[in-house]
Amino acid sequence: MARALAHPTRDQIVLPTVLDCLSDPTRLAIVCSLAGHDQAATDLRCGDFAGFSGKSNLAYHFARLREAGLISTRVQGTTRYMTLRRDDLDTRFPGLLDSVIKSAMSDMEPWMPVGCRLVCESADQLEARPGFEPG
Amino acid sequence: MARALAHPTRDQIVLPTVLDCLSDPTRLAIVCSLAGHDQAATDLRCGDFAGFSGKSNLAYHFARLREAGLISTRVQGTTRYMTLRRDDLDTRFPGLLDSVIKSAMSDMEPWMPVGCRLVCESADQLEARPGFEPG
DNA sequence: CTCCATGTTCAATACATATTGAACTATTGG
DNA sequence: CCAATAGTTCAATATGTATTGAACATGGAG
Repeated sequence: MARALAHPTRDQIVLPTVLDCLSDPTRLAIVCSLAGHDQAATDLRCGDFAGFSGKSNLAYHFARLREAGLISTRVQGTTRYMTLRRDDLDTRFPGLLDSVIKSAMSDMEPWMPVGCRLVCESADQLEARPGFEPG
Repeated sequence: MARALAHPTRDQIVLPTVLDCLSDPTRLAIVCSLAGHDQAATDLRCGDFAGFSGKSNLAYHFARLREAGLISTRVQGTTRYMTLRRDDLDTRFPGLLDSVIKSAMSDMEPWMPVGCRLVCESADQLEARPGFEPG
C-alpha cells in the first residue's frame, strides 16, 4: 500500500517547520549527506544511513523530513530512495539551504551523530551495494 | 543582582541550537523585529514586544535567544535593551541570518504571532516611550 | 519612604519530541 | 513456497518545550 507517499506542495513548505527539522543533529546530518551526494549517479537509500541510528528511528526522521518538504522519497520495491528538494527550497527560501549546509559542514564535529562520516566522507558503500553499477 | 548577563562567546555559538531558536514562531518574529530595527536610534526593550505574548513568556524566549547567542542583552536600570548579534552570527554562519530573515519577512502571515506588526511595521511606539528623543 | 513600572523566577500544566525494541508488511531471490 | 531483506508501525518511555499566573526583586519618580 501507499505506493506514493504524501509530499507537501512547494508553497505548502513553511519556514519554522523547515528550521525545526534542520535543528535536529541527526536530521541535519542526513540533509548534509544528501546535499553532498547531489551529483552522484544514484540516490541514497534508508539503509545508507544505518550508522546514524536504529532503523525505526531513521524511519521517524525521514518521515519528518518528508512531511516538512525537505526531501522527496521515491518508492521502488522494498527500498526507498531519497533526494533533497533543492529547487523547491531554493525557490521558497533563497540562500537558506546553502548557508545552513555550508555552516554545518564547517563544524560538524561537536554535534554530529556517530557514524555520519560513513556517508559524508565517502561513497565506498555505494559500490558495495548489491546490484550497483557505476555510471 | 546579575548586573551582567551571561552571553556565549562567538565560537560557543552552535548551529543546531541557533536553528532550534529560530524555529519557534515567537522567537523568529522577535529576531525579525530586531533585524528590521537595526539602524534605528535606540535598541528595543522587552516591553516593545508586549503584543507577542505575556511578560513571563517573553522573558523565557529572550533568555533562550540570549543563551543561544542570537541576541545580546544590555541591562540599564530596570529595563533591558536587546540587539541582534549580527557580526557574530554572520562570521559564524555566513549568509544564514540574512536568508532566514528575508524568507521570514516574505511570508510571515501564516505563522506570525498576533501583535507582531506592532513592532515590525512601525516605530510609532518608540516616540510614545517615556523619555524618548529622536536622533 | 511609598507607589509604580519593568522584568525575573517559580511551580504547574499540557504538549511535543527523540529514542528504543518488538511485531508487522511488503518485495525480492532461490 | 520459503527465507531473507527493507522498511514501517506501534507502544512505552524519558525528556524537553511553550505557556500561564502568581509572587518576587529592583530601580525611578513623587
